[in-house]
Amino acid sequence: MGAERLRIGQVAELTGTTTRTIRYYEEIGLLPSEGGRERGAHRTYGAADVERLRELLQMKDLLGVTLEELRELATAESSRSALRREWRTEELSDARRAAILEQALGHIADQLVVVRNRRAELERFETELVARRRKLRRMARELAGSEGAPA
Amino acid sequence: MGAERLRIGQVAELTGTTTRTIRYYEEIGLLPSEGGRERGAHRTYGAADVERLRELLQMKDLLGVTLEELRELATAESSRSALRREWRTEELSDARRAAILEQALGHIADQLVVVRNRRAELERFETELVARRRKLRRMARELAGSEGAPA
DNA sequence: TTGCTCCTCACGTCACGTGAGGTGGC
DNA sequence: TTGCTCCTCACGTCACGTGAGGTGGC
Repeated sequence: MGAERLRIGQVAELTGTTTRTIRYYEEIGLLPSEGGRERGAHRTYGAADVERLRELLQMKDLLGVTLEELRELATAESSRSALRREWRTEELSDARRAAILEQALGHIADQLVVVRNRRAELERFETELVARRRKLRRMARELAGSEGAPA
Repeated sequence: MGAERLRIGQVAELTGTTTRTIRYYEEIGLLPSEGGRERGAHRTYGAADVERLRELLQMKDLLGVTLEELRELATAESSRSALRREWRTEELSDARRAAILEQALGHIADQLVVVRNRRAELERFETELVARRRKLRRMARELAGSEGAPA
C-alpha cells in the first residue's frame, strides 16, 4: 500500500532542497520531529510530510518571507492534518465542523492576499521591462531607417 | 535644477531599505563608491543612484536571487548609464549604436525570462489556493444545507 | 551651541553550506 | 563484506542587524 516511508535524501530530492535544510526546519520546529526516534537513528517521512515540506518551500521561495513569518502563515497547513483527523471522528457537531472550515478559509484568505500582492508587484515589474524593450526597439528601427535613407 | 544630492538616510527612506544595506552593497561593489570621498566624509547620492538602487532591490526581492546573481543580472543596468553617456557623444557609428541597443535588448530579454517564470509559478500557487478554497466552501455549503434539511 | 545624521569598526544573527568523524541498512 | 546514505557536532558564509564610540553639517 501507499504507506512506504522515505529517507531524508529522497525527500530532499523530491522537493528540490537539501538534507541540511530539512534537518534545520526540524530543529527550529517548522517540521515535526518523529517522537520515537532514537539518537542516531534514521529519519523517515511519509507522503504527507513531503507535501507539507513542498508547500513550505514554495511559500518561502515565492513570497520571500522569513522562517518566522512562514511559521505563522503555515499554521494553517500544520493544523490541517490535525483538523482532518478531528474531522473524521464521527462524534463532531455541525457547529464545530463549520468553525473548522471557517478557520481554514481564513488562513487561505491570508495567503491569497500575500500571493496576489506579490503577483501585482511582479506584473508591474514585467510591464516596466516591456516598456523599456519597446523603447529600445523603436530606437533600433529608427537607426536602421536613417541608415538606408538618401543623403 | 534637479542636481540636488541626497544623504544615505534619505536614500534609504526613498527606497524602503536601510543605510546598512546601502553601505554593504557599496562594500561588495554592487553600488559604485564615490571616487573622491574622504575617509569619514558623508556619502551623497543623485537621482540616478536612487533609481539604480530601487531596481536592484526590486529584482532581489521579487526574484529571490543572491547578490552575486544580482550582480550579473544587473550588469545591464550598471552599464546603462555608461552606454547612455557613450550614446550622447556625437562621433559614434551607427553600427556601434546598433550593437549597444542589441546588448541592452539581450539583457532585458534575460530579465523577462526570469520574471515570467516567477509569475507562472506564482499563478500556479494562486490557482491551487483558489481550488482549495472552493473545495472548503462547498463543504461549508453542504454542511449548512444538511443542517436545515427535514429529518 | 545643541541635536541629528552621518561615519567606521566589529560582533551578532538568520538560514543554511560544508566538512569531520562515525554508525546503520540494502 | 563493501558502499552508500545516514547520523551528530561544529565551524564557515551570506546578507545584513545592531550597538559602540566618534565626527560633521543645518
